[in-house]
Amino acid sequence: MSDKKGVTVKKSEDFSDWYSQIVNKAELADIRYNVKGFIVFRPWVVQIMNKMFQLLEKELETHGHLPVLFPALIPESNFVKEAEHVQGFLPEVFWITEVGGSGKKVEERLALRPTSETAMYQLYSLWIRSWRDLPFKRYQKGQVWRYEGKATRPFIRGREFYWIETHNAFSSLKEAKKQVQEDMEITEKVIHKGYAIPFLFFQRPEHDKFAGAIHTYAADTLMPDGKVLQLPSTHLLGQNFSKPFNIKYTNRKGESEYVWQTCYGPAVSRIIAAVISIHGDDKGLILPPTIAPIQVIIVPIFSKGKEKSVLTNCEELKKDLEEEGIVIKIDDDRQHTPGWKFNYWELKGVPIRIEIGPRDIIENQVIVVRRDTGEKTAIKNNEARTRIKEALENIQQDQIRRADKFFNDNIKTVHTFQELEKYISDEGGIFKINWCGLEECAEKIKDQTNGGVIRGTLFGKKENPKGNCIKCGKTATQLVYISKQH
RNA sequence: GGGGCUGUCGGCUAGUUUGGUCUAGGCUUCGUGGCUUGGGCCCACGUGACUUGGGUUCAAAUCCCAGCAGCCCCA
Repeated sequence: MSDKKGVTVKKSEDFSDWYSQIVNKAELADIRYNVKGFIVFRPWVVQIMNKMFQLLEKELETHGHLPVLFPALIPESNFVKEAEHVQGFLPEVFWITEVGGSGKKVEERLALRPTSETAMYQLYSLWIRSWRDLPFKRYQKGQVWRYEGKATRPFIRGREFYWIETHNAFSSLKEAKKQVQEDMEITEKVIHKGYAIPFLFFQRPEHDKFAGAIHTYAADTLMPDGKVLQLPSTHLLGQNFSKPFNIKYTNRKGESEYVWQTCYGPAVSRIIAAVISIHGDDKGLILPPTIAPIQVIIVPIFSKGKEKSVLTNCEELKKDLEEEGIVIKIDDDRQHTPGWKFNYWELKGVPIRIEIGPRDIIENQVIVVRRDTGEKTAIKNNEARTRIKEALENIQQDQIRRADKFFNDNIKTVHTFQELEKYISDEGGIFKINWCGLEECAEKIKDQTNGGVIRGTLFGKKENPKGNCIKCGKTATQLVYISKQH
């Protein structure tokens, strides 16, 4: 009977089914909401996402971004101002066209924002007046809506997602480029070190840029099924938006100039999919301590007549650990057995479990169990405080290390198209290939590899192609990375 | 965008092939009471369902069509 509860498939054998079960059994989302692509986020995942948002927001504010909140609705006249942007996003827009119960049409169609450039920049043209206003860095946390095609998956791809978008204006292209670099550093600090999710930043090919950008740099991570998942992207917008939106400032010489812009968008509701998938195991989630809503769970082992002393010991330890800044909870529920609780909190991914029972009280110890390794240690009471704090740090570092290893082990160079075809469908992963740079060639590669998409060139490290395009055989102009994507 | 599969108590499912005995069964959850507590305890009682709309038929959970939703494969 016990094997019917919990997750019934192995992550390594059927990732897709495993993922669905985790989402359901760890009570992350309820997908029974009756609109396609829209899911209900349940408390545990909201608490995790809140932690993720906190880390991001803190880092953004440290780097001079200030929070704003813009309306969710964008009037059509704003939305259509930048030609490429409209073209790119139009197919995905939800429109509000009428109000009330009598079919009364709105005067102007309103878009539910798919991204907020065309909402915010309208006001940026009023707010930014002088060189003294620059750099101008804002961010907002909120939802956006995009009418995605057929395939929606909880957290991985929805028609509504929760993210942060930063929108920044500068007096020079150079400063804007520096911002792109800074976005990448923030991503490294928060997503890699904080969420323990590895990634690489790629400069997306011309045909795959953000609509309206000069360049798009996007971070890809690798999921356990060998397909990449796109995490944040940062876009160099240049003056593509400042011109149609008339965002001008007066420079030190008294001349009027258009600003240079960037934007950056980490989709937390999607990044959580990477956290679930990359760290989780056959027992459930494994949360990095930095984003775990509960870092340590104490399970008291009651036995008749000893309830009070057990609980007192639990509470003392809790108080000690709280002084160390650890988020800790005692599961003193009397309805469930300890075994039930072990399984429950493992499913939820709490990094450390502590068991305290009558035997431990006699021995002056507590039992500490690491979620990631399952390692079980008896620790003397007088060492508990420091050892548990250390253990949390070790878990964080080990999770980063394990995730990095999987990621790096699955990036390979291939030289022939046959190799690419074989590896990409057999085991998946990310492959380095020589490419001519032509979109039609990328299309062919995608068709013939069952969906291998060119992610772009690696950012920050010059990698020169050697030889010919893997597909057409013409001289290669770029060394690019390719993978199937979610 | 194309194709396939699926939809029964809150969850997992039996029943659908061969329409009738289904007054829809079980496990789990949930509620009440009792008993327990070192890896998903046990007992008793109780609540709870045929995805929606059409159609075929004397008769539909069961067959047909469409919608909605989920999953899978292909693009």
